[in-house]
Amino acid sequence: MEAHSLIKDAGLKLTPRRRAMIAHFSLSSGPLAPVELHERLKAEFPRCGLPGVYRNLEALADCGVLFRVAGFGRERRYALCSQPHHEEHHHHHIICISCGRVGQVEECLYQEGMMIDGFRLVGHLVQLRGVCAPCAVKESEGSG
Amino acid sequence: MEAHSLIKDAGLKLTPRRRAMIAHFSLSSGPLAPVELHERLKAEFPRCGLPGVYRNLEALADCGVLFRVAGFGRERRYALCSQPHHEEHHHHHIICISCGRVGQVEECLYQEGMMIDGFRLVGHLVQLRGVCAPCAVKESEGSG
DNA sequence: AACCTAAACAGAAAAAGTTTCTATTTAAGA
DNA sequence: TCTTAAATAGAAACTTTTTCTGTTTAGGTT
Ligand SMILES: [Mn+2]
Ligand SMILES: [Mn+2]
Ligand SMILES: [Zn+2]
Ligand SMILES: [Zn+2]
Repeated sequence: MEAHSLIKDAGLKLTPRRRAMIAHFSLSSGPLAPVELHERLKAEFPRCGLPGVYRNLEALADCGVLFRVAGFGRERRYALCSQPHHEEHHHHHIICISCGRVGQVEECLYQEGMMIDGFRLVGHLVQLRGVCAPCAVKESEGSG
Repeated sequence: MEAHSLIKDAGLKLTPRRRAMIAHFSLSSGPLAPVELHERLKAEFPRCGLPGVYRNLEALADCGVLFRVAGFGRERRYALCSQPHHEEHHHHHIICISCGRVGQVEECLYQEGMMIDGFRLVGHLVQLRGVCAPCAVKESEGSG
């Protein structure tokens, strides 16, 4: 389990709660909001409160198991990240608008230091949306 | 005033409140959060409430006078947009991390329909941070 | 297997952010 | 000037998020 070693390496504990959260993200089609995850956890953990969910989501995002998804308006959402977000491993994510599948985008078009419009680039936020291959197949089948 | 015609074209009214908001954005170095803007408006409009500020920020963003800045974590922030965000005029913004100056980035590296990591791209969110030319000069003067 | 300790936990509470509602006022066209 | 759709204030409700405190637990150590 990649996620488990990320947790350990960060000096965090691998609790039943966190295992379950990761499992829910694995099963889920698409990014989850705190309330949504809380809803799903309540079945297995009736005493689980929303504050704990927030705490764990942030902890898991900080250690690279999850990433914070942008582009859902004001909604806060997280999704599994299959590779840790280290400085040495810069990447972005593309999310399927149909099924929620997350793709790692290794190639980045924005390089720190490049000049853009007279500015020297020092940081960037990129969040992509698209249609994944399986969903593209379904699309063409549906209309064919 | 470009902003004023944008407001008119959207069928909105050009109220003193909105004039003042635009003026504050012009004067401000950097994007503003609703509470920050409210704080500044209270001097001139003592009876101005936060709900009205939210309403107007959204109205001005919808008609293209402002844009919603991403990349400030969970904070909601807006800034002046010097060109309307029409489909025909796609662009992004780069914000100076030193002074808050906003640059329009006309060239976009992500084209709808292009294939990325097996996904067909259908949308993207890009928010850039950088150092503007004047601030770069100041930087080099300071260390020289 | 029984400790030990830092971390995680639940739950309440507070704080912050945001939206909704209604009655009143106003911008701007006729 | 008259008319009307839009903007406004203010209260209230609502949602989201954080903080706090005391209790429990994971995981390493003995
Ligand atoms: Mn990732
Ligand atoms: Mn713009
Ligand atoms: Zn898909
Ligand atoms: Zn600058």
